[in-house]
Amino acid sequence: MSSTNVGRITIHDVAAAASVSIATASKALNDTGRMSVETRARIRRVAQELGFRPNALARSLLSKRSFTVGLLTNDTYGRFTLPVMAGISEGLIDHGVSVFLCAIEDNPDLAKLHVDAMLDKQVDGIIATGRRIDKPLPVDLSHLPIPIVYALMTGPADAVALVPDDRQGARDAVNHLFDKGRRRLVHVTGPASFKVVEERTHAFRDALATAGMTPSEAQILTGAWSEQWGREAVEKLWSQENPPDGIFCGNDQIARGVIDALREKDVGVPNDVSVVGFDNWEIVAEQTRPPLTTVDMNLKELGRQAGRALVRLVNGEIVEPGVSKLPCTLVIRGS
Amino acid sequence: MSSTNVGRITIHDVAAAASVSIATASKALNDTGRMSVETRARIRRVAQELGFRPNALARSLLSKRSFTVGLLTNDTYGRFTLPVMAGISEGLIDHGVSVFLCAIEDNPDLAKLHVDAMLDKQVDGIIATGRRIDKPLPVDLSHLPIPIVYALMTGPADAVALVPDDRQGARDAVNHLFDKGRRRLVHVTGPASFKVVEERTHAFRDALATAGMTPSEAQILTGAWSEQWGREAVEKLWSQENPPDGIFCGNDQIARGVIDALREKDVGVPNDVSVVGFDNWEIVAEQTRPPLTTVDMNLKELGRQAGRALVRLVNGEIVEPGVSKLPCTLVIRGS
DNA sequence: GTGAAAGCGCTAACAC
DNA sequence: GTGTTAGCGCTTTCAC
Repeated sequence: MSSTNVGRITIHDVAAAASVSIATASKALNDTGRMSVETRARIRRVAQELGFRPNALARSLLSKRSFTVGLLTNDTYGRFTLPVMAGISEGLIDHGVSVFLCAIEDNPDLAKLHVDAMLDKQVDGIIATGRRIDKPLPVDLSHLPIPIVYALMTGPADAVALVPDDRQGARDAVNHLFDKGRRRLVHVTGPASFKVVEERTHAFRDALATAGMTPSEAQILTGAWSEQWGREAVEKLWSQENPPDGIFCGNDQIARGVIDALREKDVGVPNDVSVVGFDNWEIVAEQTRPPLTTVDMNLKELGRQAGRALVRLVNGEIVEPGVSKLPCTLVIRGS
Repeated sequence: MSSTNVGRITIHDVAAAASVSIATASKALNDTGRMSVETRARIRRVAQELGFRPNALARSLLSKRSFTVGLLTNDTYGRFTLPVMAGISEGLIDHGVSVFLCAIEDNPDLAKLHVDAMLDKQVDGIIATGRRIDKPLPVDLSHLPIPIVYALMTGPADAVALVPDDRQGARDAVNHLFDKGRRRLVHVTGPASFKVVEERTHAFRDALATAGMTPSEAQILTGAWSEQWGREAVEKLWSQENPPDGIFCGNDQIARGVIDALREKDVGVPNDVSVVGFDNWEIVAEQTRPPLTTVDMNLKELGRQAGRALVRLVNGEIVEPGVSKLPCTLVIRGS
């Protein structure tokens, strides 16, 4: 008979109501031990009627498993990480695992505060994610006593990390332009300092070479991740002779700028020029005129897999360390 | 001497290392009880050296406080809720409170799963938030044994809810147009079924009436929350005689469509027509040409306050029930 | 088959 | 001043 506990039904209440000991009640509810089928059924029925729900804290204290993981992110804007987060949450709740959200900006102190709070709360593992694949979080997670998975981000060499396969995505984009009969291709992308820019650019060159062309540096324009840069790039390209007939953009915002600028120049998309973006950021890609053909990184699925990988690590199963690249999908719209 | 526990330092280890009982160790670390200053200092030093961190689960089991709250959201896209979430997380970590992220889509079963998981994990309270202020989550939270706060959403009449002050925001927007000397105003907004549309429209009418004008229904155009609708609305307005010189849009996407359409018509913004949006969704508002003047709902602050309100409720303090409206801010850019 | 007892890591009466 | 004891809600030997 729980004396101090106001309201909440405990296993004591169930045991009392079923006139058995708490040990028996526990066994009945967990399908362990041996007892008559009737007793088991009766205890379960009583528990059900009372609306008994076991206290996960007490359980965790004993089992050393909290069925809780932490999600560290420095992406307040959430454009990339939100789908990842949703995927993680979805993929884990089925395993009874809950996710602590830790928004740490780029503040090392805040990060430490969150990590300590999570460790105190005995999380089983941590997923690290962030705005940029090539920029680490402002906190070192490599010596923690629990497993870590990096999602949309790479960690130390021997860590488990999941990222989109940028090269494959970019290759698909370029091949799509080839399929459309485009031969004079350019790549308009973001700042060269970004890892993803390097990857996508590499794949662009590669695809051209594979098609028997000799890619020139003039075909690669780096700038900001903005619509404005997309518009400027078009100005530049159309002020030269022999403008391109296919443009592969480093993200959807650049692509939007490109498409807007082309329309203002009365260059037809997709009649005269085909444009492909990257990110499949629906709010942008569906609102361009025409709607944008672009590469989807399948971030929700990435999140789901990150969650699953973490659960496997927590269970002591072996997960191949290193960076796993998850396939991207080309979403074909009207551009 | 923790025998089964691998690695983690417990209070037993600290007590042993300091040659005191665990009770004394506990008191020293929590600054309770009486003991010599030296003993206290010594125990603390030992704990520090050992890197002792108390197990929050064990603590919660006893104190009935988990310093954990749940955050329920049906907004996977996160445009509105992500800043709210970040604010909540920020506002709570200072109190040592962690946040469980529960992405429930619009799925009642998933919602129930999450709510049950949170209750099992003994969350101290729940914050409910979502895509739409006037659409409840697919789960009833009103009979839970823990406090609930609704953020960016209204719950039952006697619940604590925080929402932006849409009317004040809209009023500020209209008054800004008046200040710019605009007198022929229209309001282009989203579907009439949305509560926010009703509120903003109401404020629009009100502000006109206050300025001595008689608002007509022709000045209010409802449609979709899209750029395309913004463009269509301009077509409509400019096909009639006497087009407006000031347009207050129900959100930033509509405003973007309006501005694009006006530019394509060679109508100058802000020279001939002033445009004001709503949301201050930076990715849209900063990329329009010219950059968009718009209403910011201060969602991060709303999240922070929601977190604080929940903590007060958990502490048993009185929080005035009902819907609190938090002020919006007009962000003046170039339109 | 069922139950008594010990213990997860910690705090709080109450002794001494 | 410090330690002993009980107990938060639960699981798990090990007796009976």
